[in-house]
Formats: sequence, structure tokens, C-alpha cells
Amino acid sequence: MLNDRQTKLLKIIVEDYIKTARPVSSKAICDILNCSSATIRNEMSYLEETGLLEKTHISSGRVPSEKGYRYYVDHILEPRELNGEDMLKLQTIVNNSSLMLDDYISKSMEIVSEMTNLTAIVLGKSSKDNCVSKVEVVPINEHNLIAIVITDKGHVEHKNLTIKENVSINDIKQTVDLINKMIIGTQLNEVGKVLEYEVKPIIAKYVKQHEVLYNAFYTAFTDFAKESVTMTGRKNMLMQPEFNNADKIRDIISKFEDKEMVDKIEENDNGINIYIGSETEFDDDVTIVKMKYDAQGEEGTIALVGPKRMEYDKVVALLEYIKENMKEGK
Amino acid sequence: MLNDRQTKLLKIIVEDYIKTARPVSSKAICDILNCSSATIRNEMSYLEETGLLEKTHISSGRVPSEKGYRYYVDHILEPRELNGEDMLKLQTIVNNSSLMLDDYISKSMEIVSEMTNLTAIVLGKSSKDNCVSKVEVVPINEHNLIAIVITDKGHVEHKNLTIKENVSINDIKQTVDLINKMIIGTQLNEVGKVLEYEVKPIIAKYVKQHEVLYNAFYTAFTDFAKESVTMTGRKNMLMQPEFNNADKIRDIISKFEDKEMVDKIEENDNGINIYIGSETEFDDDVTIVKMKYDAQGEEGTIALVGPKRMEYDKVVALLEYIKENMKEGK
DNA sequence: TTTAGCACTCATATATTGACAATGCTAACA
DNA sequence: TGTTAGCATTGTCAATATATGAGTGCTAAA
Repeated sequence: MLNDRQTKLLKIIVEDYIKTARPVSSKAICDILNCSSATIRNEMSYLEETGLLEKTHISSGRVPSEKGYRYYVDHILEPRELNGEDMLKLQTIVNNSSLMLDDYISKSMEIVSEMTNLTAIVLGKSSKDNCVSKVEVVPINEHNLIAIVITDKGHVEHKNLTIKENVSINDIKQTVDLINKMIIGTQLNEVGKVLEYEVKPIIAKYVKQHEVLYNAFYTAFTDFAKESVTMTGRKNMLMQPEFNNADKIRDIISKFEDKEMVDKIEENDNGINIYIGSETEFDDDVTIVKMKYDAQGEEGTIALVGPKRMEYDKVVALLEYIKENMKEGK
Repeated sequence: MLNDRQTKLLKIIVEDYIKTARPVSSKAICDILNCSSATIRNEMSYLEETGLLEKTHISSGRVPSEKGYRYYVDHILEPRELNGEDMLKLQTIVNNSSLMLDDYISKSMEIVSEMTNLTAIVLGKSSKDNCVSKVEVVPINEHNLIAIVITDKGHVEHKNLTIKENVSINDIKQTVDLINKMIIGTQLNEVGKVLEYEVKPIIAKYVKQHEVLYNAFYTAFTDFAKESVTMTGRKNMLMQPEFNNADKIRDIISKFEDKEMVDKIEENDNGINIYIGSETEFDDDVTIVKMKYDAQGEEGTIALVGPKRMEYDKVVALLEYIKENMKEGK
């Protein structure tokens, strides 16, 4: 589709614009490509016809269009070699053997967020697919209990239960024992069903105050299956010049506060996915890079959010590095 | 210090400015105070001499100075009667009996943040003063354990431990039993000491792989004593016109990302404390209203952050309302 | 003590200008 | 046929000018 020089030109413009955030002029390029500015202009106007470049106004230099970024990402981009310093920082986390997968990922992403000036998001499917491996109930006072659920993947969830009526300790114990027997091995998001159709009828038979107890436990357990979302470095990407007006920043901040938006990101196939501008359904100036992982049977998604004008090569390299280290036994 | 009319005038100016965010002109007031604009101007210039009012430029209307807000808060302000709708919203939370104190507070503050367009902060002293009431250790696989600590106030903390060397299940069990015996009743922030000076020597005697085990547990437990901070409605206050430029917003966002800043807020005496502008050491345009609570022996602080130009009467009323309901048995 | 009236000041909005940085196009060149 | 020099053209940016309106301070009179 593009010849060699055109490809080079696009690469130069995209990368220069990523670096400087200013429209790239023909003059600035002729040294690199060893030809006159006029020649560059001819090629530029071809790339503009193709829809890969844009001008901010009639006599301005060129800027990559959304399609231009897309082309760059799909055909030109190659992951940048990580520099020693960055690699070292990440490696110290890998080497910290006391971290489990979850912590490894969030710590790594914190650092990546700093290194790239992007906002990092960790979407843990922390519980959904996990299976219950133990249920524990600890009384706090007459009316309050704490229910703790531990899953086979090592996640812990807990919830306070309040039981208004007076219920005998024995009844509670019996209920917990029954629950324990019947729901171990059940996936967290299935627990609701199992409680309703299998546990409830049995409790009704054997336990006196079954209604009150059942309800308390039911609401507690159905609360567990939600996803966890963490975000670091919200401010980072907002420092970029494309977010240089108050309204834009406010808009982005509001979107960050809405966790629904983050859920929407999670949907696509494996590997690294890059959504540019309007593809994000978030903001036309924004790119979202996300990657699913599946290590030791634990799934999740990590994502980086920033301006379209982000260092794609570095971002991809960093994410791949994280994934690589995940495989190696984390 | 101020006569009746001057007090009224200050009240009108502060409240009008809070509502409109525009300098208040003498003309706008003469209807309310039944005198001509010239009279108002005379009084205004007296209040300006006193340092309670300011002009934004030589021919502008008046704006409350920091000192003006201070005077208003200290001498004029009276809590506003809550309107029925707001009261109802808060009451539904109070009535939700399945909520424990922590949840009651965070849910209430979420709503208050919405109602006031301020940012709400909940600083839970969630664990510091709590005493350990149970320690539970659950094995996940050969090298990973989960340590769960439950406190007498019903807080649950957990942490993954990784133990690289092969340690016998028996050793682990012995260690946990010892820990359980020795640290129950200890305050969370004291656990470190107790482990070091009381538990360690004993483990060393009875358990084979004591070094490895002790280290794993020690790092886990000393992690528990940190405070929890939650923030809701970051965006709310940023919608106000005083934060109408990108740099200002960025500055505030950065400060919000830094949890240290939030810690600093927590220091003063009981009741409701209002810090205005430079008193906040946060930003000159910002007011922080904070309130300590102590219910059922659980302490904490809640705070609202927003522009100096906030509805003090409403804010104070809301916080008092929350505290009132806390006393009544939540 | 209050007020009407007037001169004065400053913010805000809009238009005008010149310098500059690019471009597109044309015609000449290799 | 591809490349390049030259020039008119176009738009940005910053500085400057101009008009308008909202508000004040001050003074003199009620």
C-alpha cells in the first residue's frame, strides 16, 4: 500500500509528533530523508489524500490522523528495546518472591505508569472464576458476625452480617457447617444459585431461625462476586498538552470515576489490544492499550490509558515484558 | 466588633458570593438592606479596611477575603435546616440495619459528596487501635499461605505469605498456634513488637524452620497497621469555577493522589473543624471541613474538601446529622 | 446619616496588524 | 518521470487598539 519512502515518512512523522506534540513540517524532515522539503510535501499530500495524515489548519505542518496511528500500530510499530534502567526496576519486582501474582501485577503497573506517564488500570477477575475453598464465620458481638470466604486461588473476601433477632449460637454454627459442606468447590459467581436451590431447603429443615440466617448469608455471599478495579497515575496522562483545558480534564476525570467505563474496556481477544481515539468510546484524544493475562489459571486484564500520542513502542514492550515474567513462574 | 448592619452585609455578601461565584456589587444589595447603593459602598469600604472583604480589581464588586470567611464561619454561620429530600436520603442509610459503622459512614459520605458537590474523604483508623481477636492461616499450595487477622471491632485484614523453602505443615501449624496464643488481645500496631520480643524467642526454641517462618509472618503482620483512606467525588469540586484552569486542576489532582496530604489533615481537636484557604496548607482556594467521630469505641475522621466558596451552613448541618445518627446506636 | 450624581477605573470583548511558519503550485531541471 | 527552487497564499500567534459596561470613590446637598 505505501512504498518504502512513504512508510518511512509516516514513521518519522508519527514518532516525531509523539515526541514533540507539534505538527511536523516538511523542512524538518528533509535532512533525515535526504531530499528537499518540496519532495516531502508531495509525499505528505499523498499521505493526506490516503487519510493517514492531517493538518491542523491550511498552512500547518502534518499530524497523524486516527487512521495514521492505526496504520502505524498495525504495520510499522515494533516494540522498543527496553533500556537497562527500566528493566532493572521491573526485575526487582519479579525477584521479590514474597509477592503473589496479584501484587506482582499491581506493583509492576504502578511502575509502568510512572515510566510512561500513562494511567494504569488493573482489572482483576479476582473472584468470579475462583472456587470457594473455605468459609469461616467469626462472631463479633450478639448481632454481628463476619463471614470470610477463601478461594482456591488465594483470594479472601469478607463481609459483616448483622442479624437483628436473637439467634442461638448453635443455629449459627449448624448453618455455617451446612454451608461449608455444600458450597466448597463452587465457583464464586455460582454460590448464589447453590445457596438458593440446594442449601436453603436443607437449612429450612434443620435450623430453627432459618429465615433470618439464610437472608443474612445470602446477601453477604452474592456481594462477593464483583470485580476489583484499581487505577494508578490518574494524574500522569493529564499532564500531556492534549489535555490542556479545564473542561477536557474534567471530562476525563469524570469518566475515570465511573467504573462502568472501565468494564467496557474488557471484552476483546487475547494478546495486546490497542484502541485508538474513537475506537475507545472514551475520548477521541485517548488511546487504551490492554492486555489479558492468564497465569496459573488466574485471569485478568491490565490496561494503560493515555493520549493517542503515546509511545506505542515502549508501551508494548513493557506489557510484553510483564507478561513474559508472569509465565516464568510468578 | 461589627454592628448589626455590617454583620448583615457581610453575611449577604458571603452567601451571595457562595451562590453565584461573582463579586457582589453595592447595587445588588440595596434592595435587601433598604438603602441606597452609596450607603452600602460606605459600609463596604469599612469592611474592606477591616480586611473582611476584597476587590478583584479597583472597580470591581466585593468578594469575601479569607479573613472574611473566617469571621463568617466563626460568628455568623448557623447550620442550615436540612431539606426533607436530603434528610430522607441519609435516613435510608441509617435505617439499613445490615450496615456496620464503617459502611454507614462511607455510604453517607458518598451521598453527602453528591449533595454538596464536594469531595468526601473517610480516614478510618480502621485498625491501629483494634485488638487482634483471631488469627487464621489457610494453605493455598506448597509455597503459599494466607494469613487472616480479625480484630475485636470486626475488621478483617489478610495477606499472602510466600515461603520459598520447604517447611513442614506441622511447623506451620505449631507457629500459628503459638502466634495465636500470644498475640490475641494485642493492639494491631503493637503486634510487631510482640512478635519480635515475645514470639520470636519461643519459636526459635520449638520450631525447626523458624527463621523462614518468622520472617514471613513478621512482614505480613507489620503491613496490617496502616490506615485506610477513601475518597469519593474527586471530580465534584473540580467543576467549580475557581478551578477553571488546567494547571490548577492538575495541581489538585496530584495532591489528591498523594495520601500523605490526607494524613496531614488529621490532627485537630474534636467536633467540626473548618480550615480555610491558607490554613489548609493544601491550596489557597480550598476549604477543608473535618470531623472526628468516636462511636462504640471506634475512632475515625471524615472530611469534605472543596472551594472556599462552599455552602458552609449546609456542610455543617450534614456532618452534624451524620454524627447524631452515629450516636443513636449505629 | 443618607443619598444623588459624576468622573474614573478596569475587565471583557472584538477588531486590526505584522511577523512568521508552513503549504501548494508552477516551471525548470536531471 | 521524479525532484527541486521560488513565490504567492494562508493561517497562527502575539501585540495593540478600541468600544462598552459594570462598578467604585468622592463630593455636595438633603
